[in-house]
Amino acid sequence: MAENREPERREFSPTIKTLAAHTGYSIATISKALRGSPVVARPTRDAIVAAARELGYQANARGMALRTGKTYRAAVLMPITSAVGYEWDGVEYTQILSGISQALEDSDYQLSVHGFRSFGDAFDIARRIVDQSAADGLIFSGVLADDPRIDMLFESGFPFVSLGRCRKPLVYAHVDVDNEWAAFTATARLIAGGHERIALINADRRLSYALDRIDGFSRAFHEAGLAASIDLVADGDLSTRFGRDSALRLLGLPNPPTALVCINESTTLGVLSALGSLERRVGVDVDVIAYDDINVSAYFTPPITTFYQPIELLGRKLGEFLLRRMAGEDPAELALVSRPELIGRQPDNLGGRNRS
Amino acid sequence: MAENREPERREFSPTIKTLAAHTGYSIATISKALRGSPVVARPTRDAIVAAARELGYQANARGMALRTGKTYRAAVLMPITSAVGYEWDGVEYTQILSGISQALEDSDYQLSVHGFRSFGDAFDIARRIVDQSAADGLIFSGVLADDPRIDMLFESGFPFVSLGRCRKPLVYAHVDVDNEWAAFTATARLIAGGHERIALINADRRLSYALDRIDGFSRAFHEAGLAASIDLVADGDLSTRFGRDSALRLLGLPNPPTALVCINESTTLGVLSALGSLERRVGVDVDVIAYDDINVSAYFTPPITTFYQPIELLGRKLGEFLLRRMAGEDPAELALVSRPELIGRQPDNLGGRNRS
DNA sequence: AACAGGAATAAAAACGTTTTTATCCGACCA
DNA sequence: TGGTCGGATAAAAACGTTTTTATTCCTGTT
Repeated sequence: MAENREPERREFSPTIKTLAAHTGYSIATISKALRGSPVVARPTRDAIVAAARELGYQANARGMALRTGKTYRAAVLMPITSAVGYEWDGVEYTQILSGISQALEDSDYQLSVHGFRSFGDAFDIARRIVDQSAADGLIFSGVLADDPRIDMLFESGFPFVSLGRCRKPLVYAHVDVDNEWAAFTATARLIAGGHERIALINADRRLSYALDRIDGFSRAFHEAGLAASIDLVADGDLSTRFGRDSALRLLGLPNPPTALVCINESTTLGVLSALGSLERRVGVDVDVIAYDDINVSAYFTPPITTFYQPIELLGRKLGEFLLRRMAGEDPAELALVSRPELIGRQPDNLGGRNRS
Repeated sequence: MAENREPERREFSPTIKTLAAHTGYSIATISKALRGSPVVARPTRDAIVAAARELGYQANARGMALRTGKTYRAAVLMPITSAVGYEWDGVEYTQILSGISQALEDSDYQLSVHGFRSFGDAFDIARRIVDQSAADGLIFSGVLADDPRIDMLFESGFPFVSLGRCRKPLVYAHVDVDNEWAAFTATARLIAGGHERIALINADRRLSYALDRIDGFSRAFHEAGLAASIDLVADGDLSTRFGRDSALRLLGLPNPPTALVCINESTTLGVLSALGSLERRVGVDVDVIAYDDINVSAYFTPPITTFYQPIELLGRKLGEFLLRRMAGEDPAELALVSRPELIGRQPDNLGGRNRS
């Protein structure tokens, strides 16, 4: 049908054999020289390196992979949201991938992304990666309170870093946000502002961080000597629609919240949309504190108070930790729990009117 | 320091040799049988396939890769936005990757992601992928009017699919949005609503689709017999900040726009934020039509009229086209230009006040 | 003067496939 | 009966590395 241009594609790229012929050394010596083995004499190495540069030699990754068993790949599990209309879900993954990619930039590792649709799916993919050694290391998020991936990877000794911690006392490399602290701080701030009925728009309770946030939320009430408004905790997916529906439902209750804590940007937008259609205004009729993955709450009208999570930086840490883990470093050294930064854009004390 | 669990990791996975020993056939026969070659007798093949299943044999990807020169990877170039504070940029990439990942799901190909920071960077990475055959195919977006990646890939015959078209008359696989049409339609709608001074918040003019949008924008004016308000075209990165700054600047002009067309979600949020701080209301003081990557404009207050781009579906098409291209299909057959769907959420005629 | 030791390099083996070439064997034909 | 053909399988080579083992040659020691 069409002119196929395939044939002339490879102009013949030099192999280690080419170098051997060119320099007169054996391929064994070439290999050792190029990877800096001390057994080869200094001048020899220099000559070989010079020749390699001259010919534009690049080690063939497939040959190396076969011989060494390494793949030079770092795998990342990425959630896929196939539901139409929930398209904002997971937008923060761009940031995470971007961070990881930066960390890997000047290593020999390449990033490979594996989409999954469900918790079970994610486990199967992780196992396949380990079984076939399709990668040298693995990064994933969305950690469950009891996460089978962590058990499996831990047992097999496969290098991995998780974004989030499970609730078992295992030692493994991880990066996390201090969700208990953040939820506590947000809730305490609202309580200090006079609120007593506070809603928490939360994630699926199988997720470890969802539990952490409930813990912090409850602690704030207890430390203030109040009963926690546990009945105002909504959990579901992190879609905008969920945020909207939850806010509508909660605000329609007989004893509704006077403030809301939102778990991420997506739900926040949904909550604000609900407030808009109920004609209630943030900072006037109701207070809202949110988590902010992608630094966008500053542009809402009005701007709202958020915990800013430097998600790209966390991504960079994930990549860095994985590199170090793959290099054999002790996982106990590879842990980071970051406290998000509170950016107060509203007084959040509407509850003061309640303070009779 | 710590208990290293590495040693017992590989429990020995079966190779083609194991199968040979187990079945009594030679490795050559095994290989042919498993890949369905017709030269091996039917009963033999059945026996071999059964044995393979029984032993849980999985072909070693590294061995295959070395022998065949294929990598079974599809590479994607992903923009990395290192500027702090611009973190919304590129959120739609999650959707694109998600779509591609779905398309590749039941193929043998894995997705590998390569971050780049600049146009030049992207070209270098593309070239490296081709030179070292680090992948069997390539997907990228952000096509320039004159894009060196396309020239290079086209010449080398390397399979690729681009999201967007360059302005050269080359035949290559691509997926695109009909930006000329969309900009025309949005502008024409506003003109029909009585607007004459319309701003276009646009992307960098080196980008092919930025030019397409200017073309459509201008055509709408010309077909209405009006002079296009070219002085109200702003171009820059697609950040929220850019949207905000541009809107503030344009609305402060002596002869300001009465309506704005926004190029994506991120800039739209910036524009709305600017309107908020100027205390102008959408649909009352000014009309806004936007492009909507991630289906979120419905949640703005008020909801605004948008062109919805099914970005995940486009991602799926990208993946599908790449698979077909890698299978040798004629690139002329692999082209999709999608017209985004206009979702009218506002009359966009400022209540008819403009129609004098 | 002979030999041990060591430095430098070469040769060979191995990783797990696919593909090309060779071998075997029974059937068909003259 | 001898030869050819072709179907089925086996053997061997090759892909490009790294690593283990072997060889060479020089130096220093006895």
